[in-house]
Amino acid sequence: MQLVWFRNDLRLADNPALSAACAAGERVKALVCLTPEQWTEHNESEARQRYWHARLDWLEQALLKGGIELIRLPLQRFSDCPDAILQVAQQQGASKLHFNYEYPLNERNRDRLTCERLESEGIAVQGHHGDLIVPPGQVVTGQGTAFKVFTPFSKAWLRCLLRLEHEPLPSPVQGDECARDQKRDTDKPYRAGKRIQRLGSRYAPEPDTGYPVNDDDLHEVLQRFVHEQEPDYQRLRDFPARHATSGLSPALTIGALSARQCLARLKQAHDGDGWQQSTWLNELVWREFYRHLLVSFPELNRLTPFRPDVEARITWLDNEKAFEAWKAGETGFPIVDAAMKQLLATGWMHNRLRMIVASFLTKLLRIDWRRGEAFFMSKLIDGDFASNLGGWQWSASVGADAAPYFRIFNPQLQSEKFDPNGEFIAEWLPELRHLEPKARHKPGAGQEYGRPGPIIDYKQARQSALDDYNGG
DNA sequence: TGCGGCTTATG
DNA sequence: ATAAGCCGC
Repeated sequence: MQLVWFRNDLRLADNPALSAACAAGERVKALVCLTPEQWTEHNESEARQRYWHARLDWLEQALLKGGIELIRLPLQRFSDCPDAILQVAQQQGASKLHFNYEYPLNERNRDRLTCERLESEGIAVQGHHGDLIVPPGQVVTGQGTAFKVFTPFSKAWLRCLLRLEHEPLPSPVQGDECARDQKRDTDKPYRAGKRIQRLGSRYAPEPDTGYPVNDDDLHEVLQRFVHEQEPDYQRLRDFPARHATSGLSPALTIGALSARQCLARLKQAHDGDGWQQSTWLNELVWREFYRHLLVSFPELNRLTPFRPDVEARITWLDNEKAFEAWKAGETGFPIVDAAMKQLLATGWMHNRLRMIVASFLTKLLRIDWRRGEAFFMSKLIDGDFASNLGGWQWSASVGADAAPYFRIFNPQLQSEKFDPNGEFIAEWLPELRHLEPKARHKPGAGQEYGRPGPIIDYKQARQSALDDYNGG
């Protein structure tokens, strides 16, 4: 019989591991490892864990309809997986284990150790590329090296995609090819370079995250988006009050939906023409870019910046009161606070706002980007190590293809530009509804209605960040 | 996927 | 007075 190990690939369709197991023509069983201690260590948010569990419950029923039983292994950490999975495989008389690769290093080490354990007992293991549209290692420069800049990456990525369409991927090799090329150094901690305080919380079984859980709902959202909203995506996406984004990031993050499925629907909606220019596709390519980077530059997994030379010039400040105010949405800068209230209330934040609050934390408060990264992970329903890490390093100007350090967002100008009518602000800071739309952007707006005053002076903070960076 | 200060053009 | 363009940070 064949075993399929589910992780963040909670779907039936476009699931290479599941397809391969079924294609063997033997009995198939599914397996999942519950590792709450590890999830806590990774700062996985309650919202994400609830969504993942809700989807797992749906998947269990869907698998059963196909005659596939789901075995849940209640463990604590990734390091518990090899022995526990071996035991199940032996009990079930499994001849082979299938899974889809995950690219962060802790996951890859978990998979490598599991492979070695099973293979040493004569059980075959096969990894599959089910997460990315173009697998890592395929998108390379003329020199054969990894891309460090997004634009050339995306062009090469598209060429790879078109090539792959003509000649489908060679069938995956036996064993865990992807994880195996990593050096063995599991003792060193990853994702905790400076030992950030653990922020995660344990899964509490509360249903209903507000995001689609079953395939019918999920694929209806996708279809409606690519047909009705994607044509206006480029024009409207930067305005948080317009709700013009797909809202599919939570589903992508747990693999309820694959990036390939998104691309397939996008192509259909474009009738096969013009999809290559889609701005939404570009966002999917950013997702691919950040995953490829994690594989090509393993040090990133330790929260090492892509540009340590840039970070070396920055003095991070330990302003705990400012950090608390930022986390709570009490900075006195309306757009920043509205964004943080949205995150706290819903587990999601619009991407333009992620850039604004990240710039505020790293440049104006000059607080270490790792603290923002950890806090985002602990709250986001779409928390994803590769994308979150990439986004925070980009914002702090220490990432791959990041803006120069002296590009500092002015929160008020960003607010006036991307929330011109103050609608988004009013949605999350109801006190400011009393003010005229144009009056909602100013730092300290609405103090007469109980809003906090600005915790910093923008001009001063900007200047002191530039002085610090320039060695003043 | 900036900002801000400076210049110049225009009224 | 102010808008638009240039350019250093």
